[in-house]
Amino acid sequence: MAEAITSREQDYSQWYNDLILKGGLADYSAVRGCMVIKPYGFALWENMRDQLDRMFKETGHVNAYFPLFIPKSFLSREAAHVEGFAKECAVVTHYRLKNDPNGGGVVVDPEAKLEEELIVRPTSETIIWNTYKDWIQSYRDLPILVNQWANVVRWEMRTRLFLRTAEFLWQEGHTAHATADEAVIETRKMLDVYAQFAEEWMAVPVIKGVKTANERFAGAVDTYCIEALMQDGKALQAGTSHFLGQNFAKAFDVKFSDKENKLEYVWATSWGVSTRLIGGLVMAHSDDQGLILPPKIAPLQVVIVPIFKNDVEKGMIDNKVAEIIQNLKDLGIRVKYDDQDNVRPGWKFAEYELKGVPVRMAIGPRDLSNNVVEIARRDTKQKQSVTMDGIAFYVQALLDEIQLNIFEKARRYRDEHITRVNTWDEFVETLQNKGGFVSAHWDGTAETEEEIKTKTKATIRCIPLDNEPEEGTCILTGKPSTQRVLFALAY
RNA sequence: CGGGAGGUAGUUCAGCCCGGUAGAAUACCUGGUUUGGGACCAGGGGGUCGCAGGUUCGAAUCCUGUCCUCCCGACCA
Repeated sequence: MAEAITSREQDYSQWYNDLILKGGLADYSAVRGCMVIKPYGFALWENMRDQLDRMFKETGHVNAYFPLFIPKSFLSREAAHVEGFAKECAVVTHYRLKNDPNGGGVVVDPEAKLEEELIVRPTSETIIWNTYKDWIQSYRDLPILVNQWANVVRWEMRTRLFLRTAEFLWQEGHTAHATADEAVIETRKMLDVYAQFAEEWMAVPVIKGVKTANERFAGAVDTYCIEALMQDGKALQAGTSHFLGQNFAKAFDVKFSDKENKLEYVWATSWGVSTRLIGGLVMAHSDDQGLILPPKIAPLQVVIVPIFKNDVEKGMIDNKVAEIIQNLKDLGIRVKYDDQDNVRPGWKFAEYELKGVPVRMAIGPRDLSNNVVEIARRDTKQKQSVTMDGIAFYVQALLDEIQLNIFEKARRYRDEHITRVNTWDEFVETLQNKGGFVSAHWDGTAETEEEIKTKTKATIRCIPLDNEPEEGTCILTGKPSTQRVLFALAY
């Protein structure tokens, strides 16, 4: 059992690392804080990316690409923005290497210093709004609904595979609008797209909400988010959508003529999700045997394992499997036939459980003579013999059922871990012993939020959008409050 | 960026304290027997001991520096 993974109970962090590494999603690299996304992990990301891309296009967006490098001066145009990112920017200062005169390989050529240093983008608002200035003159040029798929760099001190790496892949949507209303509608629309994607495709239930001033994106007027809950009771911000007001339009002087020929600043949004979603996906569903991937985005949906004693049996199984594979592929199901003969069936079973393949089919001589296959589902580990007649349709329905079951299980867990508390003692006790979201009254001040964070490490994850107004008193200060907010320990 | 731990075969690790030409298990290759939950027998290949200096007749082992990883903390998505 060289592949054994650490149990969640024993060490949750190590369990997570084991799943990523041994499940074949990613590896560490020679570069601090940067990871290698391996083919299996990248296939997962491609499935997520492709679906999100379809959803962006369905909502009227188009893709474009902006430079990796941003002139240093751009970043400082918007005061809050630079404040938010300054501490984690990688800076390009030179453009040439030369041979070390002392024979130590290559060194930076001091003659080749850049006139203006370039920042490796931590996000692209500045370069994009500098560009939009040239694209926008009148209300007829609006809205601009652009997305880009890109990598960004944030020089993190402490990194975790997928959850927080120095370089990561994401998409960033950047839209420009004639009115504040339209921009707010766009912000909310994309939040809905993210929520729908998380729940229907990743099977991760999320809470839609708005961030407090403390947690807001640097440069935004309002930051909306989807928050997910991991199995260790910690929350994970899975996506954000920002109403940027006119902050960037003013910083980059982007104005348009309205219908009355008056010059107005443009209204903006930006929104993004990243490879961090993969970390959330892993922690939301998986178990001590390995990954559990939702069928809709799993790189492989079905693996077929033959069981045979000799070439004759193998040949008979091959023939039957070829037929089944064709039927599955006709339904658009992603299937792999693992007929390696150097590992035995039991090894393969364990391997594909580790990799989270939703459905496994085993076919041996006994099955052939009985016209059945053994079907095992990853989410519940149930095994049963199923007739081969119409097997592809059976599998198709089973994949749907697994997708739903994974989501329902995660939703039950999430719902059981939203605790309403009314006193400070209950609040602390719940955070310590139960975890999850804690719904409590807060007096609305940044100072109180900060003090709660210092005392408990819990932050306000969001003010849920579907909040009911409710009179109450702040759990810390006892001051009046009009609604509950969700606190949690977070990634 | 601070505190702690670690880096030796593809992988997991022993060897280091007390310096003397590098080991186990597993994986891999060959042959055979096997195959319904991580097979067995026999033979075989594989490591500049993270990297760079230093001490020494001699360094995986001692010293210095450096890189990467994990855990905890501060910071952040």
